[in-house]
Amino acid sequence: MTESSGPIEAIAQALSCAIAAALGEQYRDTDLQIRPSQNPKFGDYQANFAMKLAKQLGSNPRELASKVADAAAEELAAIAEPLEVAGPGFINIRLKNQAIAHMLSSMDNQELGVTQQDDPHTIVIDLCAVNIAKQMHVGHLRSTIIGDALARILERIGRTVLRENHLGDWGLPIAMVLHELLEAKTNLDTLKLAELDSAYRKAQQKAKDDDAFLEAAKTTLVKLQNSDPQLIEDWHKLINCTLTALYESLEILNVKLTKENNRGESFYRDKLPGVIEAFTNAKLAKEDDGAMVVPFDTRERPLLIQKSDGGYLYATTDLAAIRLRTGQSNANRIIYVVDARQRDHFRDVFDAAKLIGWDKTPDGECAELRHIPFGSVLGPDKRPLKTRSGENVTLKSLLDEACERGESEVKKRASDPKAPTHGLSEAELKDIGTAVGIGAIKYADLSNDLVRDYVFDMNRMVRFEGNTGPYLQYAHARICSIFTKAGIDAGVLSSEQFAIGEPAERRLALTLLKYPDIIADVAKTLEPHRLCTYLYELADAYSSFYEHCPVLKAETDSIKRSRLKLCHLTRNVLSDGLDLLGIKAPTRM
RNA sequence: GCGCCCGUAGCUCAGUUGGAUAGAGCACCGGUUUCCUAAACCGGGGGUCGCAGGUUCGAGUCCUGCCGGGCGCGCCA
Repeated sequence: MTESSGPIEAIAQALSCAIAAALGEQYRDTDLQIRPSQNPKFGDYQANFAMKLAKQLGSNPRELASKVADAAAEELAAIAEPLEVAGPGFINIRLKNQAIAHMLSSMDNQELGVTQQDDPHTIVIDLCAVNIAKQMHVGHLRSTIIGDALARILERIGRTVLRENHLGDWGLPIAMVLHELLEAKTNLDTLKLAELDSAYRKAQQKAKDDDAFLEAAKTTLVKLQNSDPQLIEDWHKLINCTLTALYESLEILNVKLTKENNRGESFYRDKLPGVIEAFTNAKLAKEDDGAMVVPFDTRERPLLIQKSDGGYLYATTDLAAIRLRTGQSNANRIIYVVDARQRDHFRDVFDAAKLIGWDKTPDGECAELRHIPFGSVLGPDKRPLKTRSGENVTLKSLLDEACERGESEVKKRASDPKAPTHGLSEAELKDIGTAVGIGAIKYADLSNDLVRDYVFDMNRMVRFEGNTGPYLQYAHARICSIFTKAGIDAGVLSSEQFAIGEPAERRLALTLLKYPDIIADVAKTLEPHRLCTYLYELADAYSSFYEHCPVLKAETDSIKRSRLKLCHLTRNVLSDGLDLLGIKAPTRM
């Protein structure tokens, strides 16, 4: 039996050898297409390579499959029942229960079987990116939640991740609001978010109606860009006002993002002239109507990198950022979690970066530049979420609602004298409620294909049934309660053996064994909803197991201990998976 | 006008990157159950995968053309 590898690796190794033996060494690296079977009657796993390979060789796929299956029989005998060839040439593999138990032991450790990458390059994730000229609204929620989850997943496979909050803290909108605040003689030391919001709206309106205001704001921008000491000081006060609120919200959201992660547009301000210079020297940029543009062979519209008045644009900043991230931060993967409307922008910026070679790390590796486009959060009317008066919903009000709803769900259940949460203190219930409410909105955000819009429906998100965050948290809490009830510390089980017998145990075990592959898949595709789907499947398999297999009242002590180990491993995978989504898993709820 | 994205059950969504009879959850209908158990369980109906072609052993998935919805299209970020 192969050592400490998952089922797919073990099967793949045997089949590769078998193909090499039966067909020749040159076919050893054939893509075996091994995957879990959809239907139990097709075994636990299936290998689908025979059809394609037979085509290449001009032979019969069923015969080819049989030949390979025969050649693999001896090596696989230790872990699998005799292979079956079915349909046009599928090879169906059913694992022996003993092998399943052995493989479970292999993943029953700190890493839960997740393969660690030892790539010395970093990964940069560009996320959150709030505009500091106004209060945060619901639009900032997704970038932050998704970016944080992706960062956690990539850290989980052993990578060094640099989370960079690309704050909108520089440029005309900031100058405009700053100008408005100063003109109104607002005291910036006591600036409140509400004042800022109203100043922002006024400034936007004035800029439209009043040319003189716009000109004055542009003058303020020039002063700011020239580092006028007084103005810079005022600018810092403005930033602090929004950032203080941001960090409070991030704390509630359980997102790992602090001041250390600030890499706003202002951070790149002295690197912008160098961008134009580099593109000009490389003859990749040309003048067009007084502005500098980077033309592309494949399309009409070029990328504008400098305005005709000499000013820079956000494309310029993004290019400067790529240059720094590959060149100095040594990133071979740069991930932009920005809404889908900016697709064209990132395509242009990435192409421009490739033209000039800034996608290369110092050791010459080609970095992956990746935009993660996500859809909008919609209201019940299927239009982008707004308040009744037509304003953007503030992030704060959304989080408040989530926490309240979570708390009321938890308290409702705690009022039952039989509930494990009965009698907990107000503060404890509040903490659990926050975890539930925030878990609900995060899970709703992450559990479907990111690119799609979704309707924000608190009633559905907070339900304890169906594919929701609270359901998974509940599944986890219930397992915790078994150990409390049994009075057993899971640590004492470490020397015990897994034993797989009942169909429900088997299904749970096979689901557990998928976890390392799911994490590897999500780290590659950057599609967190696949992890959500998996965790739901796991909770479902566990639920069925728990329904059909008595744990504390198992027939024998060894079965009881094995089942407790299954419970424990399931709990660990659930809490690990939820943690990767940035969702807390309380032990009681 | 050009470009991009989306279209799967009544509703909300999956669909392992081209694999076997398209799956879940809500909702609906029928039955079982008071348990080691803190979400009860089992079964059932419900589908022209937007439409039409094409590629091949095989298409919800790939290519082309339509239809419908959303978004974006140089000196804002």
